[in-house]
Amino acid sequence: MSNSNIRVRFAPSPTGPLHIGGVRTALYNYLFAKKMGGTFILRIEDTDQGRYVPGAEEYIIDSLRWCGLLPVEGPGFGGEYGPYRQSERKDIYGEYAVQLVKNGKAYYAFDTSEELDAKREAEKAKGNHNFRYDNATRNEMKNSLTLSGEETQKRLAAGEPYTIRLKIPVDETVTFTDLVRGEVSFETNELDDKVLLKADGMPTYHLANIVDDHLMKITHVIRGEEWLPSSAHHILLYRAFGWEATMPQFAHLPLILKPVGNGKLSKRDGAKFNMPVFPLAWEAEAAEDSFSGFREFGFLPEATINFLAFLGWNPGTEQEIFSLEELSAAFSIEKIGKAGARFDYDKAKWFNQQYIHAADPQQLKELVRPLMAAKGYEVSDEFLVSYCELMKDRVVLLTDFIDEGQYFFTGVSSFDDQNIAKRWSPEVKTSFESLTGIIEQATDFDAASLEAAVKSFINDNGLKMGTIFPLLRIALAGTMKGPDVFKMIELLGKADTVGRLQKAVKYFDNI
RNA sequence: GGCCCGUUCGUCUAGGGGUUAGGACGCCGCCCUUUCACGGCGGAAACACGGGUUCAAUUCCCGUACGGGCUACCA
Repeated sequence: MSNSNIRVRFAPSPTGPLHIGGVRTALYNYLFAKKMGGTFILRIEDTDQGRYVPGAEEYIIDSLRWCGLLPVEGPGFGGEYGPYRQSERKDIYGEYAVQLVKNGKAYYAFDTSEELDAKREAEKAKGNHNFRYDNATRNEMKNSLTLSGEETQKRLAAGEPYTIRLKIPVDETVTFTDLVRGEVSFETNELDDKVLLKADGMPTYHLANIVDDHLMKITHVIRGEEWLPSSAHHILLYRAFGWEATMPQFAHLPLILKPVGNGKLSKRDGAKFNMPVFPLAWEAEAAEDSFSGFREFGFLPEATINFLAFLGWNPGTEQEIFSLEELSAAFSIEKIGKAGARFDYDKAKWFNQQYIHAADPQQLKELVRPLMAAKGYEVSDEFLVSYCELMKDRVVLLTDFIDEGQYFFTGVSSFDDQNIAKRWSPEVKTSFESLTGIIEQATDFDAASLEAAVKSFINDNGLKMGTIFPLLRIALAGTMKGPDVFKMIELLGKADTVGRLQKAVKYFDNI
């Protein structure tokens, strides 16, 4: 499958639906792997038992599948480095944590969450807002550094709850080169002694991540910017394990920001701006926790991917429409931007429009068919293909195929009264009825022949196109908008067309 | 508050010591047209600010402002 040693992973936490920023992270990992001939891996980081949400893992995989970003290795995908679900690797982490303690790189801590919370509150009351469990404060805490070896062993033997914390060195500067940001530095005196192993025996993200990335031979860690501050801890962990030589390279992605206002894009913004912020719909008990997705809004996966790819990256050329394959070929980490990117829903729609315009009507038919079925509209494949051909230039979302041409399937439900009143008169009515007759008697029922027949009728009777055409259109569609009138007539067929015209005349008379 | 990261049109961005600062979305106008679209053409619209460095800075450096992230036994 791969012809290089490049291995990247997308490592989401199954705590709910995968938001669109997560999809972009997956995309960049995927593109980088493809570009380099490497391997794209999915790893499920379910070490927080409290936040685990059933169905979330399935949702993640469904989303990746919809986007066309399937991993080569991962839960359900096989691979030599499994299991790929961290909850199934629980036993591994404890041993590594203990190894660190033995090497003096980590220590047992007996302070409970409650005690630490109380400590923070107490410090805050004294005006110290940044209490940290770190190399300055750990000597005041209950841990294997302050307790005698005997006491520590006694507590462990007694089954007293404990965590294992990373012993951050004093007075060092941790510097590394981020592939997106360049050189980044942190002072170890500013770093806290992160918990590596929790009291429930589960590892924290920090431990599990480093151990798994090492064991799975990950070469590049491409993740969101929210991880930048803890990267120093991760570097220190690689050093503590003696794995620095094979440490992966880091690339921290800029975040996706709200369309307006401050902060990063949140699930709330979907409802607020009537736009999707998840790839697929997510059903939860509470309505406010249920969401529609890009798919349900009528986006093509290719367009969604194309849009996402350009949120924080661009190829440096003026080409904007890229297939997944083209993106893979053009992708490079150096072209990733550093600043956060605002989510631009108009641009997302534009991408989708471009893909619909370029799509084959046969293909559109397949995509529109389920939407039709949901509405209870039943038409033949042939009709639907022609309809898609007719409408695709005036559609932005797949759902517009339903909304914009509803009258094709349901008949006209409301007429544009204002425009009827402007043109309708007894004289026009007479002409209109004659015109209906001409259409009824037409032998060649194709758009070109119909147009010729109607135009010669208009000319022969000294009528105005500007009067007849709009009325014809409104009679058939109810609105002034829509595709070519004669193509509409051809698609509707003689019986339907004549029926609509007769019905319209009655209605027009009553305006 | 502390730490880290960032800052080119409203938005996504290209560019980079000397450019008429380019493209796209959106917006406006014109053309095409039986309508709406599509398409074509054109327009308004940006280097956050202050100091350096330099013959020259939007581009390099330092500050400031602003924005973002992190600051849990969550990821």
